[in-house]
Amino acid sequence: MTAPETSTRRPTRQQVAVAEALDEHGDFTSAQDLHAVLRSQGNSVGLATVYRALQAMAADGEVDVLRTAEGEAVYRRCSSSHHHHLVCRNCGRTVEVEGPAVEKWATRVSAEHGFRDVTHQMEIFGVCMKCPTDD
Amino acid sequence: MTAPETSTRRPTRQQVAVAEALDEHGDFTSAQDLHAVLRSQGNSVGLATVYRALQAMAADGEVDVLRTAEGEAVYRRCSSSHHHHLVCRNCGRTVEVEGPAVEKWATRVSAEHGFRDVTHQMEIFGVCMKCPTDD
DNA sequence: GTCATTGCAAACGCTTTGCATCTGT
DNA sequence: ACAGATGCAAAGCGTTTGCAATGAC
Repeated sequence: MTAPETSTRRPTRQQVAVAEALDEHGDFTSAQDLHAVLRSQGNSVGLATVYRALQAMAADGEVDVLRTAEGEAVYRRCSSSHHHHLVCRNCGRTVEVEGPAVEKWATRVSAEHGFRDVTHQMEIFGVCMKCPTDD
Repeated sequence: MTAPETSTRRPTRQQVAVAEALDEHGDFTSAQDLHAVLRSQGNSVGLATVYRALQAMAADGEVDVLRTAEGEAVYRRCSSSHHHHLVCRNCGRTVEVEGPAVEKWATRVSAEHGFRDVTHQMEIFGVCMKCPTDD
């Protein structure tokens, strides 16, 4: 057992707001995007607070974090349906794909190396069929 | 074939230096790291020039680019041996792993969606066996 | 009342860019 | 000589942090 329930501290309105905004979005979002959404909802929260709330949630293992190609950090609720992205590097089209094979492989190599409490991220970049062969 | 040979422009000493340093490193490196290496080799190249050279190579499709969890961009020669990383989020230890299963899965889903010329990135985060159960 | 959290703004690290200089052809 | 590449330093962007004010318990 890895005692994961340290999450019993989200007392403030702001942290609840961030958590719920993230929840509603459902997929990966950036801190700045969440900040803008909250502000437009009238539920104004400082940008720094959004970052801090997201960090706290990440530390608690409540959210996954990864970086976009542009260097922006994006966050997603852990319990969200887990899928990967297939991105066309020409037109930007994105397809969400699921991969039991990948999940299993990740679990296996983690176990082989004695790692526990693992998450993973994977993205595939290519050129989709609607884009011309000659760029 | 996708006519990839647009790479006929690397006339200057600095661009050659960056390309070779990247070549010698063989795995993902950051621009700043390359800059430090070049400087220590006496082959001083401006940091901005390193960035520009890497951008040019990426535009030509000669290198793959991705972002570390800390937001740093890392570059790798396309032809390099391809493996993934298993990262301990507690002590930072990194294990390089190879995964035929993942490669095949990536190829398959890409094909299923009509994508071509694909690359992928994957990283697994967990806690390694040398780190205490209770953080 | 006490202590953690907020918010603002300044600091920070990585990357990009403007501009004068230099290099290769 | 000219076009493009270089280097420096400043700007840019997302993120983090210091500190006084605020809010929760």
